[in-house]
Amino acid sequence: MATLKDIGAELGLSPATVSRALNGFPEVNKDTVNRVREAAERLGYRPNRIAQRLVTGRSGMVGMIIKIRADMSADQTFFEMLTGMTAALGALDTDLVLAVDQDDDPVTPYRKLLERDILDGFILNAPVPGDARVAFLQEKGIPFVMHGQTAPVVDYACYGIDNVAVSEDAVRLLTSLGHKRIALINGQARYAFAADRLRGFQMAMQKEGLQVPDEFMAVDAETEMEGYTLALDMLAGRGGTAPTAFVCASTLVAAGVLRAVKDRGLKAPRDISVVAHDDALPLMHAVNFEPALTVTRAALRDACVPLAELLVAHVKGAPAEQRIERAELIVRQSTGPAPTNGDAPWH
Amino acid sequence: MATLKDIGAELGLSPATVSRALNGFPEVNKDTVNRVREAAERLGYRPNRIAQRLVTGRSGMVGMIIKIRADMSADQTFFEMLTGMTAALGALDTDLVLAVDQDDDPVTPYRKLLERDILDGFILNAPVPGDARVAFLQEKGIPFVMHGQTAPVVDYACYGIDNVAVSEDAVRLLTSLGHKRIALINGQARYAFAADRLRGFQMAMQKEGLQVPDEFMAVDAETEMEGYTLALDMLAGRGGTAPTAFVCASTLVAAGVLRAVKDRGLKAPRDISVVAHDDALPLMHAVNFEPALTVTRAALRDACVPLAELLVAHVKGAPAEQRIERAELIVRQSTGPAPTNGDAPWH
DNA sequence: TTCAAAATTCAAAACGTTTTAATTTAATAT
DNA sequence: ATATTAAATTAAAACGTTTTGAATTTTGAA
Repeated sequence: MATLKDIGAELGLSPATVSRALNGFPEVNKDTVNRVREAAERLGYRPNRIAQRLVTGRSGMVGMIIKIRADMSADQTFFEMLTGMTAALGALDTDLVLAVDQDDDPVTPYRKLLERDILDGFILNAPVPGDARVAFLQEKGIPFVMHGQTAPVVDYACYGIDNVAVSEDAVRLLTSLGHKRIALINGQARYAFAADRLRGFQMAMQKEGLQVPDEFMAVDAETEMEGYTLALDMLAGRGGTAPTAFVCASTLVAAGVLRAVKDRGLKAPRDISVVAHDDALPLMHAVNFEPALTVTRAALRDACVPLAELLVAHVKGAPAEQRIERAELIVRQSTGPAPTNGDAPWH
Repeated sequence: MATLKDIGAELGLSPATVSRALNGFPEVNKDTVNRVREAAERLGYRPNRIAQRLVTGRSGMVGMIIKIRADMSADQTFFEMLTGMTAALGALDTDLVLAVDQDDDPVTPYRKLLERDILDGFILNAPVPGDARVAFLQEKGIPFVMHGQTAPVVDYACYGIDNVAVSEDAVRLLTSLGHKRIALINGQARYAFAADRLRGFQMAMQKEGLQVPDEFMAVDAETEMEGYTLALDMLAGRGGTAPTAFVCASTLVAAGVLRAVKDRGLKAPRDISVVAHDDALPLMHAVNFEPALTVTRAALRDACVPLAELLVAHVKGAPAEQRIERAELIVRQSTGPAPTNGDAPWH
């Protein structure tokens, strides 16, 4: 494998100049740059990452801890993140080291991986309010980037969508269509994103002057089955009244809700409107739902590039940056005007 | 962070001696070793892996490519391997770099990861007969270890179980119980392990002088549902006769088979015997099946330590070693004597 | 005591890169 | 022509470890 010295010898240059030429330093003669580039190409030069890392003090590797659930279930979300992150980091000459969290204590796996002294930083996901990992890594002075955020305002690097706005946008769409009895089938309550969605939902409903009975707010829904069961229950209208619209944690949950609607002999969007948040996972194409699903959309895959960029920049000394974007509202066929007969037959 | 030089300065020794002392070289004075160890402990010394790697020429990292299926389904198997491998490699001061295979060509992801020049070797799993990855890595001279094997005799490092013996043991148990009509519900036919299981099954049946009609051999069964459907079909006995025993690719498939048995109004082991191979995945405890499942057992997790050891040794220059072990046969309640009435009511 | 052999220890090179500070070469102004 | 400045290049140090070959000290025998 050719080294900087080899290229230098080939051209009668010092390794220093060759290094500068290849790294685009301004003070090197344009002509030399071209000669160096040519020679590097010809000799098949590839920088020795280990040597680079020794001198820069950075390893070029970042870590990510996979939290395995109690039921050992792996989900599409994880693979989607893994695929996206390896690609995005690879483009920045950074490698991803994975470890599996088998402990109860959330910081132990981070401490363990840190002790191996090979990581420049971490990618954190699934933030919970008051996340212990944040305090731990900040105290240790280890750079990290969070996918999402633990609070409305934070002082660490993060990238994600505005989950308060996700609910607000959904509610605003539904109320503009005349809906008044809107239900929320929210995700795992322990995660920060779910708290934000709930807050956004409540704020938006209050702003519209609408009441939300407790039985219209469900939590911890992740699967199609959970969406189905919860929606079926709400549509029974045991509290005296049933919702005319659902805001769902995910497209998977929405699939369950739509099935419940159908099983109740109802029709979306004629009788019931459904909105969901869409992570744009493969094989879960909201547009192919029957009816095509209205969503707030933010492709999980798309988050990987900014996450990688933010982390790598932060590792290199840039200040921690927060980037929160707004999910796109895509109106399709699962939402429509609220049924005019306020007390429809199924209520 | 303390360096070898720091420790040397502290004790009036050269870095060379300190290095040797910590690495257990025989020529260093026992007393010095103790002093060095103490000082290293006191100063919180941890070797700089990057520097080690620069001088040894090894990176201390190995790669593993995850092949994502078309349906993006992740399975327990993958997490089990990931968990086990990170732990086993960590114990050998080696880190695991993951990448995701999104290509059709099986070697492309290996080539890509290799071009990053940071890997000492690879862990390969899910071998197929004539696996292209083997030829590619051998040609490149990159060490690797295969979980399983592409052929009965191979010249690369591998660790796994004897899948021919798995079937033979299962068949031998069943024939010793008097079974004559034995069905095989095999796994994904494209994988080498399935070919071995099939071969073992056929050889063992032939040795016993037993015929196996085509409709008693099913392939590509992975899920509980597939096991259920295939078994239901075979129990219908459309070919004029139904099996009295099943050899199953996995415990998950066996769960489906047992459900089919029950749905047919039959009872295991009275009417039907069932054997499966058990990877000992968490939450799939064969012993808790109803009835407790007779299995050939080889915990997937247990394979990780030898795989890591074989690979790390091979990277360090040891010759490629093949280790094939025999799975343990555990007889439980799902197998019993063949029904005496050769033409039982359900046939 | 003295010498050879064995047991320890050390200095220095090596790994391949980046970067600081110094040096050379070229260009411009006097 | 000479001094001054700018541009381009280089030598050398640094990162922290391992390892080679040499040097030192200790031990044992003569």
